[in-house]
Amino acid sequence: MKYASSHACDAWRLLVRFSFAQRAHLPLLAAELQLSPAQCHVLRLIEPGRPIPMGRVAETLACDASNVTGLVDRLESRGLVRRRPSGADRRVKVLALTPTGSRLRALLLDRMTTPPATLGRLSVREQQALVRILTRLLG
Amino acid sequence: MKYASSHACDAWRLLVRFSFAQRAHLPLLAAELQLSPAQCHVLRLIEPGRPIPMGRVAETLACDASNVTGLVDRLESRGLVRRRPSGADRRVKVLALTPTGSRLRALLLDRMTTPPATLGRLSVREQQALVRILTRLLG
DNA sequence: TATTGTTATACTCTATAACTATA
DNA sequence: TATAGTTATAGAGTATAACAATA
Repeated sequence: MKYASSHACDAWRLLVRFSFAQRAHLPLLAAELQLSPAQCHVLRLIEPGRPIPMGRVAETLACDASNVTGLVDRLESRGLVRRRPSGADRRVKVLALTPTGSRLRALLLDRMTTPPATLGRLSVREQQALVRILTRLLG
Repeated sequence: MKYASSHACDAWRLLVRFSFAQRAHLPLLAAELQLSPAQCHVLRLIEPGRPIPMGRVAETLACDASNVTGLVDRLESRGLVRRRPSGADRRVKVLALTPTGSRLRALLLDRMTTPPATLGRLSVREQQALVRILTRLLG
């Protein structure tokens, strides 16, 4: 026996379906900004003014650390990101955005999070409910 | 001025955030089944008993048609998928699952759509509301 | 002429294993 | 000894361009 309710299963299926539909958008959006999807993910993880250790990027992306080296190499050669030493542990390098990288990241996030017209199908009440529910779900 | 309400923006941002969080799960899930994420996407698109043209796969994945050739080559060499001629247009090849492929696909979809424990944070009422809203949104 | 799928090519992404430098 | 990041390597994903078969 499974413990999840049928409603939970239905909801999850819809969310997963949404993720897959969403996935197809990234390659096109990335190409417009001359980025690869993977580079978009890295750029997204580096918040302005909040340098992030390379290892943490690998962890969040669920990929091997050796990947991040190459991804950051390319972002750095384009002047979007900089490697900097971490204060505490001299083995750790943290990633920071350059001004150019910061602008590109803002553009990227803006385009990614601009709601599509289909959200207009929902009433304001439904939109509010969706926000409330997703906030609880994603905690 | 933007026409989307702030609620719509918030909702969309949460959905996108969910997609990114979800994205990190696929590589691990795929690896358990000896598949790559891209192969999972292809397998997912081939519904049992519903052969799909290769071109349609490329279109849905928003990738070049030449990619699908290689992806299908590997799936076919593993005995999961078969290329078959399309009845009408002799240029078109359609993809069908083998029995093995069909079983693997079922396993894949089952694991992908098994709701995580976090859905238990929501009440049954909220789960129902989420299903209703997402159904309208994705409809 | 236009379209479907393939091939050739080049680059990026990805994991594994071995390495360096720190801890 | 263990960990963070790099390098070398190999295989997979991806786009572009040129091609064969078909429409």
